[in-house]
Amino acid sequence: MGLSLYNSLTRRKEEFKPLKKGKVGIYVCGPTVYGETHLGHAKSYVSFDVLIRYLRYIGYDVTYVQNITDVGHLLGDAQEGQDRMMVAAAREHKHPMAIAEYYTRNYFRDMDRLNCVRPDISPRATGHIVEQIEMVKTLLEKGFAYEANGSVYFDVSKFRDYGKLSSRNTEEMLAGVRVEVSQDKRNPVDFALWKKAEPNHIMQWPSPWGMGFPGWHLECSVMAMKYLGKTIDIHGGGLDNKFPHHECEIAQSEAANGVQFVRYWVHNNMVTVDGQKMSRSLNNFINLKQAFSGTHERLTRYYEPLAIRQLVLNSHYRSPLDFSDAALFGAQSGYNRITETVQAVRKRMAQAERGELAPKTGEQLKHLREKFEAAMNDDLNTSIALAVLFDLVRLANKLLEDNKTTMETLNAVEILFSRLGGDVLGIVQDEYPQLEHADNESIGKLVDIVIEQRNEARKDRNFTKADNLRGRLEDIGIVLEDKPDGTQWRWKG
RNA sequence: GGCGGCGUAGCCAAGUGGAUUAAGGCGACGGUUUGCAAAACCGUUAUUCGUCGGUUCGAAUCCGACCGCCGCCUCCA
Repeated sequence: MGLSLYNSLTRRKEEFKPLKKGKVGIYVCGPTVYGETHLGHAKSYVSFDVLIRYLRYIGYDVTYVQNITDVGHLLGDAQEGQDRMMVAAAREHKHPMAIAEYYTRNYFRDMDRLNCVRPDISPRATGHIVEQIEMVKTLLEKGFAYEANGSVYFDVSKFRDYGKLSSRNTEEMLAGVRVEVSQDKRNPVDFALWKKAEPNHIMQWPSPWGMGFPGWHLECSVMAMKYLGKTIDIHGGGLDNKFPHHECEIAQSEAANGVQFVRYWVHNNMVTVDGQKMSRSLNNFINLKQAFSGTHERLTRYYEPLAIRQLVLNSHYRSPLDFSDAALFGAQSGYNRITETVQAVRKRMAQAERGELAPKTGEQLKHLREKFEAAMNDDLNTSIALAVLFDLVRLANKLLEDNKTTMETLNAVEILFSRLGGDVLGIVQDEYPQLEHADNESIGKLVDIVIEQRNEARKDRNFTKADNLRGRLEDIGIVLEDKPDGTQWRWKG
């Protein structure tokens, strides 16, 4: 029983079978690089990251393409609306390409912190203007598009399957049209492939139809096709992009190529903050840097990137996820528990006695791995997968209570933590920074001096002094823990 | 207005016709351990799944109405 995925196109779970045996080509809609990354990005990209990681875990050779949208997309079909790249450029007094560059790097850095694997290819829309123009020409030649006043539109009436992804028909769409329709369109539902640029538009390119810029949907079709072929295995994106973006991608790609564009459409759900849509006007718009540092009035503390990642994995990718301080707090506590257990296992491995892997433990571990894989195979049920990891935590802690647990047994536990919690879920790290050296070596040495003093006091049964020292360290955020093998310290979580 | 989805304990969240005690995490409470803590381990914490009806031998799971929320229909992931 292999992986099955919910395919938005067929509206049911299907067993995943790639076009080419052993290989998977996947395209995920990337960010428009004009502003800070936020919690919505975290949910979206962590979800797809786990898909990529799991495909690799079960042995596929994955090519992961995720675009960077660095073309501002002025005026959609209406006569209003602003090009976000241009707005950001004006706001920051920079060239749009400087904005794109800055926020692209920023995006990668934040995704790195969330432990998302980088795409194999991160194509930029502006780097593929030539290919986009070629595709528009093809669509014109095949009669699926028409030119009007320097712009080119896709003629939706020529593509019968339009609406198959989002289950809409054109009559319904017409009824729902509320914005003023461009005069150039033959039909209100037609969409722009190429837009004529006004002279003051900063980002524009020469084309057979004059100076202009590509329509929004075009870049994804072109870049997916260029790097993954005319038919790709998986296309991922946010539910909000199902219509019109993905519907239009299908139309133009299948019209141009005459073959199916995407075999499995995977859409992830949206986030809310404190139960409401995240928006600047509600003052609940939290960007990742604010979450990582705790500098937002809705947050009582900072949250580690991997704790945020864990909260994302706590729910299913197709369910909406509500971020709240309480939910984040819970995720941070759970993350701490996993982290501490993993570290304890690794530490004990260095000193444990050699011997056989305990058969009973071996059986338990085998069972956990099977349960984990079954959950992931069922449309990536990370919620259950995470529950398995907590089962492993409990098992590991029990083994740690027994001094006779062998190194081989601990090693088997560690492997499961690393493969399932690390390789697949991305919340267990290969190495954790050593606290003693994290900030400043001197701090570690100072704390050691205090610990020494306190332990002398304890030996003298002067607990007032001992508790005083511990309390004062806690006041500055350092927690002492008396373990069987000595006193440990850590920063307060 | 049209289309789609959701509503499970104090909080987050699986499960979506019948084994099930309705996973797991957080929090809270009790116990073991500890000089006291912390951490860890053990136990308790939803006779009930938004509300009201219906279908069925049987529903959190299917149908209808209502209430609340979310998404798309306007280039937000």
